[in-house]
Amino acid sequence: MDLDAYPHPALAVDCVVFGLETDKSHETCLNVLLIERGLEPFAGAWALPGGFVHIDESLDEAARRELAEEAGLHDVFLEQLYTFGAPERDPRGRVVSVAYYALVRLSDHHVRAATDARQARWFPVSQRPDLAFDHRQIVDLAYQRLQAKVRYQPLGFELLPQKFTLSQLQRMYEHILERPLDKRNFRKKILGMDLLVALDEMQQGVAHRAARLYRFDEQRYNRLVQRGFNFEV
Amino acid sequence: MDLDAYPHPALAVDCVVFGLETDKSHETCLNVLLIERGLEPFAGAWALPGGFVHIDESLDEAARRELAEEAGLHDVFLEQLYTFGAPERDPRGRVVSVAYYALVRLSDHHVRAATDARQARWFPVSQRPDLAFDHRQIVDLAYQRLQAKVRYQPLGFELLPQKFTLSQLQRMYEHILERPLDKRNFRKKILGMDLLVALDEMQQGVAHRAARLYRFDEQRYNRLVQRGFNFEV
DNA sequence: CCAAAAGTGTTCACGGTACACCCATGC
DNA sequence: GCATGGGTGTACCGTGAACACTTTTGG
Repeated sequence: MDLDAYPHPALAVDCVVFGLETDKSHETCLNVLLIERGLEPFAGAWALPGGFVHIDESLDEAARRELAEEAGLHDVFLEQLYTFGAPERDPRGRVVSVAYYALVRLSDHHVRAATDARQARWFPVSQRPDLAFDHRQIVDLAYQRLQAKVRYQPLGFELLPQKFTLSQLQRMYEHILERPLDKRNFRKKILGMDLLVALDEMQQGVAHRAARLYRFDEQRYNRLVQRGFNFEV
Repeated sequence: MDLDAYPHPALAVDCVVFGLETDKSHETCLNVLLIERGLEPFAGAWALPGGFVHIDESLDEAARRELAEEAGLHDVFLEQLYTFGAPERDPRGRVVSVAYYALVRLSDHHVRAATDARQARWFPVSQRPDLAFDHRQIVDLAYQRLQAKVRYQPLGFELLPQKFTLSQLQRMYEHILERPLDKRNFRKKILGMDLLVALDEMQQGVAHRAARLYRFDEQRYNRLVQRGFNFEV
């Protein structure tokens, strides 16, 4: 059969990028990165970073390329989410989009506006504007997936600095899961997993007792998983 | 931007169809449906049912159409799995494939060979032949997903007849999870969920004490979920 | 009467949850 | 010295896991 016997849909990738606003104040919240569209359709509207897949690159490569081009992001956690293919999802014609979600450390990555002067901005997930195409649906699904997966995979560390306090870790989970956790139980459970390494280093410049810093030990995690360990928050 | 400025990859769907061989004997096992390819590439090899997405149908529609065309299957449980897009996965050129997995009741569905004389056959998941393209990878991922999801979603009922015994239900889980379950604990847990309706009907034609038949009550399940209930085996 | 599977309760160990006070630091 | 978050232990309860015998039916 000839591959070109029928017309092919266009193929795109779109990325839902999550980040924790870790400003110096104690207020943090889960944000999503949006791009202001410069071109029709939906010119001037907010949308997910993304674009068409090149004929010689894999889907993952396309997603990473778009994140680099449109937001200056490199080396982030990235995972495929779902493929959206309703025939009328793009007014220009048939476009199927493979959606990804990404987690970034805002401490490491400064988001650059895209090269072509459209702006890139963070919005709290709960206060995002109307989005172009079916991107609202995509963000909703990505957030659901994040909420589910953060509980049984150590994804959350991708959102924090390499060195973090237990309170930062706890607040991260509280923001994603949208419910409070008990401080003593949380610490007991997390430290009991033997995944975190206590550093000889304390938090700096806070107006109260400084907290100890920890880091996530990925090697130790992988070893534990091989022995049947299951991460769970 | 012109949608056709660049060449588009071809877009296909492939389906991993699982079924439980429920022959009259007590031996059941998890099977996957394969198609013998009639055309190059990989002519004569076994492969997943699937084909190219038409320009005006959704991805789900394409998957259901292919299941009907290639295996005579209708009205099955179907869920998107993952999209495979490595540039070299098809020797004919760039083909991106949206993979699905399906669960069928072998009691309800007789698999018909496809119209064009290629055969369709069930193979035990653990004894499947070499497969065309990257289909081995797709089956592996589908099986992993099934093993994970069957534990926290009531998917398993899609593999059993509408009326089933608790032992059939237990054996289904044992085959999918590949580990034995304790009979008393299993019954206590399942019945305690209040999801099954005991029927006034017994198993027929067995050479030992006849077991009671049950059915899964989906409405009751949906109501419980809304109250925060979590299915778990 | 024998083979084969159905059906049925209790005990124990562990992990989840609830809960309140003192400590260290910067201002 | 006071405001702010850091850090710590115990008691209770519910759920998961281990475990064996009697019942029913067909052949």
